[in-house]
Parts: sequence; C-alpha cells; structure tokens
Amino acid sequence: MALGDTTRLSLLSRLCEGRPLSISQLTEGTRLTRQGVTKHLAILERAHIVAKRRVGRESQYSVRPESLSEASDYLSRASRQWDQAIARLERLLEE
Amino acid sequence: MALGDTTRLSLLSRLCEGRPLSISQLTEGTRLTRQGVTKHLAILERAHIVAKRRVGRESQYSVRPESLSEASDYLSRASRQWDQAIARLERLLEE
DNA sequence: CATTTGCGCAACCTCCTGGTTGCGTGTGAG
DNA sequence: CTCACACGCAACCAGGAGGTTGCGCAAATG
Repeated sequence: MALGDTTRLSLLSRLCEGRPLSISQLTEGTRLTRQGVTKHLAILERAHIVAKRRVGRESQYSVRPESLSEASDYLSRASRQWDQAIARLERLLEE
Repeated sequence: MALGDTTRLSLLSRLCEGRPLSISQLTEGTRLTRQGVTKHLAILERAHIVAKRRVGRESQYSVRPESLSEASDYLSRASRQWDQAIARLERLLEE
C-alpha cells in the first residue's frame, strides 16, 4: 500500500503545492537521507501517483492529478477491507 | 492490531461457535504448527479477546463475548484511519 | 580544466511479523 | 509404572519495510 505510509503522504502533500520538486528539495524538511526519500519516491512512482522527469542533473517529481482519484479509490478499498472485517465480526457476534 | 490478521480472525470464528477448544483442536484445520497457533492465541489473549483456561493437560480457549464490541470498536478505528487518509488526500486535491 | 552538486546503484542494517523446530515437563490412560 | 499426549519455552529462520552508507558518474559552475 503505497499511501499507507505517513512519510509518503507528506511528500505527496509537498508535491501537491503544484511546482515540481527535485529529490534534494524534497529531502529538505525531512529528517531522512536523500536515499531514503528516493526510495519513497520510487514507490510513489511505481504506483503511478507521481511522475519523474530528468531536467539537467535534477530529477523533478510532480504529482499526477489524474492519479489522485485512483489513489483515493485505493484508500477506500483499504478502508472497505476493514469494514468487511468488522462485518464478519458482527456476523460472528450474532450467531 | 490483533485482528488485522486473517489467521487470527479465522481462529476467532472457530471459537465463536461456542464451545471452548484446545490448542490442538484449533490447530486441526489450519496448515500451521501447534506453536504457530499458540502464538496467535497468545496475541488474542493479550488483547483480551479470548480467554485461556487450563483443564487437565489441555489449554482451552474461549471467546469473551463482552470483548467483541471492543474488538469491533478497534476495527472501526482502523477503518477510520484510512478514511482520514482519504480525507487528507481529497483536501490536497482541492488546493 | 578542477570542483561542486544532484543523482543512481548496491550493499548493508534494524526491526517487526509470521512461522517452525527442538526440547523439556506435566497430565492422563492402560 | 510406563507411555503417549498436550502443552510451554526458547531459539531460530525468512521476508519485507524503512533507513543509511559508500561509491561512482554526469551535469553545472567558475
């Protein structure tokens, strides 16, 4: 679950401000290493939540707005799984 | 999260049939070792979802009905966390 | 040109979860 | 008494997540 991590959610929120940011820029403001941030960005990219674009020597990341609805779907599916666990439990309770 | 595991939920459902079951009885029907089941039961016991009672050479486990509502609360809190993640995401979408 | 900056890659580390194996002990059955 | 069964304890293992370190390379800077 790419969005189950608060670090990634906060990186995503930085990107949601609009302008693309490089890895180093995204690293500022976190207590992580550049490599740590890189890994999280790779995960977000694999999930098609974020896009990478090489500009000169920088890797600029930007959010893919069209993907946010998918992300939202993903999260609500996750939420629904818990709802189902509750439902199962409540069925058990009735028996 | 004691109930976030499908193995534990299925053990719990076995116990919800009513009669107390020993570890060996609970192990039948799973593809796990007795020790694996024992660990899961210990987790359920620590979470006060299940009660252990030594009867002769057996350890009989039974579900604590009064705890199931707490368990349900717990699960809905988990579900709510995902809902909050969705909400956060949707706020970001608006900005 | 030399130096700095921004990266990518790979190895490594720690912690947690789910799971197994080995062994010792108490209990019940014959 | 003897033996098999049910269990507890502890050590161990594999995999994945989150993170860091070390190194090398390409682009910008002066």
